[in-house]
Amino acid sequence: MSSAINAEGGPTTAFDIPDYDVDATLGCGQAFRWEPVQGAWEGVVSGRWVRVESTPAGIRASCLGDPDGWGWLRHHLALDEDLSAILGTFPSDPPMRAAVDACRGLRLLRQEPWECLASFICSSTKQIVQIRQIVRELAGAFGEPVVAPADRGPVHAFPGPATLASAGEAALRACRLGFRAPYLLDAAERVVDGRLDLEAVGRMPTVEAREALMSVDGVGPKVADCVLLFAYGRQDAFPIDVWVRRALAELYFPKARRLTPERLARFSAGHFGPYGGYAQQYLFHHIRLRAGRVGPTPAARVTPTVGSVGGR
DNA sequence: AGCCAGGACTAAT
DNA sequence: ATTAGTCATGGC
Repeated sequence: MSSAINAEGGPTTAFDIPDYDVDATLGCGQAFRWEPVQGAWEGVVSGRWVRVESTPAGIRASCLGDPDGWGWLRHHLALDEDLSAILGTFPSDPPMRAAVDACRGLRLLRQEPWECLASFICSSTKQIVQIRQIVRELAGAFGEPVVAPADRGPVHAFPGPATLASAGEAALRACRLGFRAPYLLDAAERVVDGRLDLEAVGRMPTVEAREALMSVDGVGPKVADCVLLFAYGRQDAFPIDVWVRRALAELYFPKARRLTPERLARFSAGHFGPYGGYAQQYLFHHIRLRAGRVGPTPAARVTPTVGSVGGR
């Protein structure tokens, strides 16, 4: 790791790390506030504006103000994670190998629980571009200002539960939440009054943690699994959304007529191993890449070549 | 124009 | 224990 000063006058550092695909990690739909800007990604982590980009040797990062040793960013990006050890636990069936070949270097982030929970409450029956829009509007309307380069326009942190709890349903609906507005409000109120203790959830066994999260109105199995996986490091949690369900059905149950959610959950828990959630994210990103739903830039995107999976 | 989106809830069998 | 209808909004 070396240090320097960046163009904006803030500190810069370099992380020497192999096997880290910044684009896949920040663009795979596990988090919604990272924006691609001129070949880099910019976001807000631990209340700081930060810019992250890929280099031949690893990652270069810059922020503004005192980086305080960069531990917050190392932790968020999961730089200490032994990725090859995790990939080694994946089943070696053809679909899984294809997914790993397509996006090796994708890491699971360690997100802040509240932001992750709130974001995925907003996610139900929404496309990722719309979720990003909703979260952006929530931050802009209710989040604390964050110091950022002047030409970026105002940048805000994601608003805390107390702020959202007092915002009122109408103000939330104005951020395009639709029927999810009362759900987000319920979550915020529960956190504020202590019915949901997000720190305590982190200490619970996964099954109990999942139940605690699902006590929130609007949080079902899928959203709870996303929060367990993306914020609490429960890497066996296996969110099954429409994409993953289609992929599992077509890749592993090609001639089953009817697949209940319970059956898919049971199969996934057994088949993908102790890092099943990690494997899930590789599958998810892979099929979306193939479907053209994520990719270099919209202009550079080739006509979606839809295989047997993930198309429409 | 119509179908679908990183779902979950409710009411009816 | 399963199933259908409903919810709000916007991309393609």
